[in-house]
Amino acid sequence: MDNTLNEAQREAVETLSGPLLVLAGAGTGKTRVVTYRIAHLIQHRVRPERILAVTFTNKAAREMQERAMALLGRRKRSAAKPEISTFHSLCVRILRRHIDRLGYPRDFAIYDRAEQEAVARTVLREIQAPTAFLRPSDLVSLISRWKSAGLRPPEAIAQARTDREHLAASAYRRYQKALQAAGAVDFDDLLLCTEELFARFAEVLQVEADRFDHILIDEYQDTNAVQYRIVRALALPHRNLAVVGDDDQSIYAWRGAQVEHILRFQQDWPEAKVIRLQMNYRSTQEILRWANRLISFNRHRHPKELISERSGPPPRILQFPDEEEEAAGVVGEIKARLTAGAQPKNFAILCRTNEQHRPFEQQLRKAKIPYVVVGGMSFFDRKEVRDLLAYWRVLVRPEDDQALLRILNRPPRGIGPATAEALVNASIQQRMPVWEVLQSERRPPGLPQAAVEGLDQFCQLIQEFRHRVQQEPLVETLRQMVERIGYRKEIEHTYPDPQEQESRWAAVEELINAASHYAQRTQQPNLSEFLQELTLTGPDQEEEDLLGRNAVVLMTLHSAKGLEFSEVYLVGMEEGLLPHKKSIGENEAGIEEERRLCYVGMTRAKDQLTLTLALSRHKWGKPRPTIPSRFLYEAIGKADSPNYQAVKKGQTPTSRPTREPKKK
DNA sequence: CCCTGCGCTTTTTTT
DNA sequence: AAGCGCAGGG
Repeated sequence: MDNTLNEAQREAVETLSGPLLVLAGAGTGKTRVVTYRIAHLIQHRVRPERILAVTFTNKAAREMQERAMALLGRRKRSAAKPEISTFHSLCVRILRRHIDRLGYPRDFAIYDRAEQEAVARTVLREIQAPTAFLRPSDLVSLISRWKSAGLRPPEAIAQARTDREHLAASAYRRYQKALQAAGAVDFDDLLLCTEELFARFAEVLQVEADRFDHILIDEYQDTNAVQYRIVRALALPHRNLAVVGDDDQSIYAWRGAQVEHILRFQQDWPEAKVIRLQMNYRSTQEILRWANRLISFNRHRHPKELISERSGPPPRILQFPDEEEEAAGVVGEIKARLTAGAQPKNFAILCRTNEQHRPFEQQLRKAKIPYVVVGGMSFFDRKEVRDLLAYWRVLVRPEDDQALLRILNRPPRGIGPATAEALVNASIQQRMPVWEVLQSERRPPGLPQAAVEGLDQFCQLIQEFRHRVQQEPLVETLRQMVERIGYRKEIEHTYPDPQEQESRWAAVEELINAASHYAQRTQQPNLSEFLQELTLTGPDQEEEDLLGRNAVVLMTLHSAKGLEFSEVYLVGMEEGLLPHKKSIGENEAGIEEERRLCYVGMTRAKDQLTLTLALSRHKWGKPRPTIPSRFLYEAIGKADSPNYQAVKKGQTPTSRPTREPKKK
């Protein structure tokens, strides 16, 4: 197998022990090295289950699993498999074994962003914070920032400077209490709790660290402080830690990722072997010329130039009057290429924000071109999905107030806002979960008759299915519960449009399907594990859909990391969008991250790269003139033009960045 | 309690 | 443009 690797790659694959740092540019075969290395280790008598590989997304994990097994051939494919997963999935598995030591139940719920915001909203209401001063979403962002830096409420309170930060820090403390009372953790807690377990309980760390002899980490540049400490703790006993990354592709600083980890690696692991990969096998030299030129404007980086042996057409810049025309233009081109025999899966449309998707989706649908939208979390944003998940979470743990309050009166059963508030007050007063004060013997007095009946009905429903879900087959029970709730009728009632009813109901069925997939591949299916898995990985229908289908891919630059396409359209190349408005400002670090984002987008292209911009773009219903992105000038080598200085100041340039200067 | 309609605010990326 | 909170009538 090794003759398909170049010399540097082979060295990275075949170094069997000790710390290893692979600094690898875009398209130089990073992931390939990790995959081959896993196969190589197994061939050299490392037991598969003693290998841990950490990837950035679940999709990457699945692909790596498949490819590594394929490399081994039939002979070596045994029942034992290496553990390949994301940090978050890894931590869930660890927590399921030990989290009770931290005072959480083993069947804890995992709250996603929307649930975090709901908790934040109630916390802010409790401390009577003016919503204009600190919105729930702001609070969640702040908490997440603190958590990914490893700060707990006391530390956050200690380091708060402004009034806003003080308020947020004390809200953080209450937020954490609320989560714990509900038996829930958020995404950041998964990491934080794991780290705490390791730090406080030596025997837990020992048990977990003993499971592996080799650890590999892909996309190491996006590791945050907490993740790093977890890895370090796991790898210290054997020191067989191989990390692979590229400082130019660090695009998650806002989530706590620190490029410094990759620079500090050699200090923490002094005997580490360092290997550099610079030969790019993905893109043509013409594409790399633009990408190299662009990224050279970043000052905080290891200087390096990617080299390619392939040649192709030069990248292009296309302009359109507005975002509708931009979408129509790009889709029109793709359509023409398809007619000429190209495959839909060769094309990707990459944008900075999710909101840019819409016009492209419309045009693709109109042109009858198959497409998939990756990411956007649209599945969990659906009301019906959230409702059902809340029902199921209540079955697992009725103490989950957040979930309980969501479904208490959905579909309507006579329990209005007044009743709900009375229940919440009673629960605060009696220091009990809402579920407890729902029981007839503890209910607050004076509730309307309709509400009392509704509550009785609700309690009976939950109790019955709580029992049944433990005794009877999982999927059938869940299906019957949906039936019993009358959810289909609720959908038909809420949405008059039959087509919409259809698509809403389809989401419900997808959820049931996900449960049946889960039940099939698991020996002892259990609802809490299913829910934990689902919130981390999404329904696995995605797998067949996105990987298997021959479709144009529409996604954000962040989701595009690690992927490649023959032809890439990088759309919305405008100031305010890329670089994004939020990062333009006082510090250069923000701009540098946006530049890396642009670089990641460009280097996804194998054969043809097209950058597009709209001269005017609608914002909140009104058209607004735009300014071409400074990155266009940098990429084509026109950063000496006065127009470049102008766009950096937010002024309209006198001419557009359309051509590359002649070579000397 | 339930439903409808009006006005107000909204500004990134994701496991 | 769209989603949310709120007021007012059934």
